[in-house]
Amino acid sequence: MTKSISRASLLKPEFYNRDPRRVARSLLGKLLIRQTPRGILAGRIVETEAYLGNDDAAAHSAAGKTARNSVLFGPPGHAYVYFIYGNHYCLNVSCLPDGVPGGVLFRALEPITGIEQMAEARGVDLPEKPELRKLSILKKISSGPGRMSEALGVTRARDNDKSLVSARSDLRIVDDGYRVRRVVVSPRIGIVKAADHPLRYFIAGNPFVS
DNA sequence: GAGGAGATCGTCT
DNA sequence: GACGATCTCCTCT
Repeated sequence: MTKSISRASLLKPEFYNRDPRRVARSLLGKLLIRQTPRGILAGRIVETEAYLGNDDAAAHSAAGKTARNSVLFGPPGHAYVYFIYGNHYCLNVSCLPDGVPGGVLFRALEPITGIEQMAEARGVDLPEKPELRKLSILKKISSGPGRMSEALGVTRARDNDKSLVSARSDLRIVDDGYRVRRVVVSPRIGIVKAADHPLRYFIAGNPFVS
């Protein structure tokens, strides 16, 4: 059974203060929540990727600390947002203790609450009757790193370095009791360096995986 | 349904 | 000045 969003428990800093591989796997099935003036947006996390920091050529932190990636070197449980390909924002969460780089990239969400508002933000034409909302349409809302960021209104100016572990934050991650049956591990997507490492995690059989 | 190319700009060299 | 943890549109099958 799953609890309602209002009674779900907020993930604490200790949750993120671990190896990014364990955090990436544990985040599957949790709810990513955005509080907006018009209401709550929420999606279930169905796909993540781990970025290890020092010994990971594909990680932004591999070349050392810069103004851009400094959040990855900070305390766990903070949002790292970067802009890519001139069009898209990607959302990550910092892992490991303050001073040690590492993070997890959110790659796909299953829309749960505020579906209409998220579709609007994405420019997706959503049928009014829920029974007419095909999977192929719903997948356009948040199936992919750039898509889910746009659906939730995530930008670098607004969300970079924001705490995801504060009850007052408008962006946070909660556990509503949902249990993941099986997790699949595969190589990461869209990268060249260290592309063969199996650091991508997703919920087996979930149709919202990108 | 699959495959290819263009869009577009912040960040680092 | 080059490139990137992507998405969309267009064409072809």
